[in-house]
Amino acid sequence: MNFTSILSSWYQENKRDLPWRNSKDPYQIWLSEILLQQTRVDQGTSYFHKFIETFPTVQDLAQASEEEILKLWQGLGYYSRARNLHACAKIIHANGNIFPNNRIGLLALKGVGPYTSAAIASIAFNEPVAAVDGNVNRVISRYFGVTDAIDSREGKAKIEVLANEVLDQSHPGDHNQAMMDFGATLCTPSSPNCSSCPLVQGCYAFANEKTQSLPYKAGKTKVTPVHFDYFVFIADSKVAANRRTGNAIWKNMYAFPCVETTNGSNPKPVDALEFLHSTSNGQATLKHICQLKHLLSHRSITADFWEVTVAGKLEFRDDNTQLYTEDQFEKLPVPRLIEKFWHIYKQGQ
DNA sequence: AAATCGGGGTG
DNA sequence: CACCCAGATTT
Repeated sequence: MNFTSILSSWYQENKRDLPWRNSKDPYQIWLSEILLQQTRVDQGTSYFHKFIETFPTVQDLAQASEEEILKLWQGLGYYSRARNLHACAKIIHANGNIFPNNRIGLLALKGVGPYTSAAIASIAFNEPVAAVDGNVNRVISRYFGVTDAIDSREGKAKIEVLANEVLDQSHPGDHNQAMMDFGATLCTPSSPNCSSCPLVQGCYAFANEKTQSLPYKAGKTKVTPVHFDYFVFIADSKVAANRRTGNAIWKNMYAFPCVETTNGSNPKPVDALEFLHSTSNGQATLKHICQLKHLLSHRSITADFWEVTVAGKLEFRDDNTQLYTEDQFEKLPVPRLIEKFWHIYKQGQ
């Protein structure tokens, strides 16, 4: 029994029952792969159900608005995936709702990179190519003893070669999914279940007591502290919000007018008036509502929320900013931080 | 090669 | 607290 056949046997007994495995529809496979990028299966599964129910076909997705898609994606993070998903759906729809049926064609799609193209090609179209995700990095580096950093050019190249060497050429889709299930449930990051591992005899990391140090990763993401002061303009039971433009975080999601600094701006009423036309000036009053901390992988956000009341009509300098009723506001796609604030704010009313 | 882009689970 | 998760894209 070699690596490939042992893994295959293990998979037959231990495969996870996942909803996208009930279909060979390239649309469902593609959707599941985009949803699950850098996302645990447990976290992404409910979103898969929501998307399939709301958008049963790629045409339904193509004909939706980006805002509707972002709203459904709300809370999952990495929102460029949702924007790329929509852009991609429109292209596929224009192409007669036909997906590229090979890795190279898939690789040209927005949001589809080395891993995702290999995954879709193998699962939906039976193309014999290894899909290398975080699980595969771990399984391969431990079993074969790849000590190069998995985030280095050399390390990636070695893993890819080995992953393709053990690939089940006749069942590439099942093999790739077996590798991922194996990494996710048995060969886990910490405390792998080596005592019941069917591949333990040939495993370099087990023999050399290196399961804790493999895979090796060189780079560490540094976390930058930032401070957001949000101005919550309230008038006639309406609240002002704007769509975040530019290429910064939460692009095309909605939030309140905001001042982003490194240490906090200790805002004064005049700072809130900066968001308004001079014609709508008057007295502004600020009331501190709450402070929330929000952790991202590369940012540590401290956010202060200030309720702003202004004498006179609210006319915003940026025509991207407008007043919404509470019902309207709650239909907008917003980042988790804003969602959390809104929940607290509503309870305080 | 390094930085950016989210959010949540885990030890 | 650090590290990871069915990574991709930009700088």
